[in-house]
Amino acid sequence: MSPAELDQLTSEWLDKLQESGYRRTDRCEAIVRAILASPRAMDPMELFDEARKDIPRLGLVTVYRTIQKLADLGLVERLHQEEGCHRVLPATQGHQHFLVCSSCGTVTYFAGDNLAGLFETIAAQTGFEIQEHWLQLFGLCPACRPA
Amino acid sequence: MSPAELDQLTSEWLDKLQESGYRRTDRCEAIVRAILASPRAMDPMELFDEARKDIPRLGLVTVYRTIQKLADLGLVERLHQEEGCHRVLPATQGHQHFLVCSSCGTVTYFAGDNLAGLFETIAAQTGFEIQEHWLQLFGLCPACRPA
DNA sequence: CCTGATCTTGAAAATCGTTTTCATTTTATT
DNA sequence: AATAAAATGAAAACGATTTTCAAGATCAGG
Ligand SMILES: [Mn+2]
Ligand SMILES: [Mn+2]
Ligand SMILES: [Zn+2]
Ligand SMILES: [Zn+2]
Repeated sequence: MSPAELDQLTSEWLDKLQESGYRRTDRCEAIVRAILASPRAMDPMELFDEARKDIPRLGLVTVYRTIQKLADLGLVERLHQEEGCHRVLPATQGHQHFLVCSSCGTVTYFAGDNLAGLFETIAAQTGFEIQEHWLQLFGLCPACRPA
Repeated sequence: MSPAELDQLTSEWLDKLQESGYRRTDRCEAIVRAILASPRAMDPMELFDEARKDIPRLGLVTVYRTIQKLADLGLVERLHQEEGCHRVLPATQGHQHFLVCSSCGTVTYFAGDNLAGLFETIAAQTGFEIQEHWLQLFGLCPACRPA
């Protein structure tokens, strides 16, 4: 993403926050930019370190509070991890899922999983009414693949 | 599962623990039985409460330590949840995934997801080498479905 | 059976990530 | 500028999990 695109997207997110009654602040801008600028899912402490480069007096609490606001608006999602579920990513668009590099943590999005048939089979077998599914892939990104 | 089957399975798990150098104790047996007896994924505190019916002097630490041993041996897996990943279940057999009732928490297992084609497509599109996948379904179990 | 080596246990304290509290500052509206 | 509402940071509180440590249980060998 180019610097101009990053500014653009950051500004759009701040607009959406503002439309929802939140205020436009330098801290929020720094945190949003840190989320959007990273190809990796970042945890609160990593976002804190990143955003403090812009706002040295930032508090870690503000990172947590901002993540919560962004999650409430559906702008970010939390990445499910083996150890915990604390990393933050720009939300998937429509019916997408995450593909995570198990070496460097880079995340990309994908679509096209067609599980409708599976759901019907399972519903018939188990009597469950299927409501939701989580699908998350792990692998090696191009940069981390052995040559 | 009948009481006899439960005893049988519990004993098998204790055997496996013992074969791996762990010792056979009453605490461990109570915790293993609690895991196997429940149709739901239980968190450490729930297992604690359940196992204390057998062993009133049990400590919560022992529950954590036993879960860790069972996970090391591959006998249990942790269920991925929105809030955290702390619930424990007998491990899936072969290529299976979890189907969780979003109302009562009952968990069943399923197989038959065929994602190989999807993985090839995604590998081609993204350059990732796919290694692993998590698939978890949520729905309403027969008992929780509206009539 | 004893006995020692090793593993297990529970209580208490420590740790770690996250949330709450509260007084102060900042933002948005008049 | 004056005001009301929201945002902030420091500190304290919190809850789940882990570590420490001294005492107790299990197990293999004699
Ligand atoms: Mn899907
Ligand atoms: Mn699968
Ligand atoms: Zn990578
Ligand atoms: Zn149910």
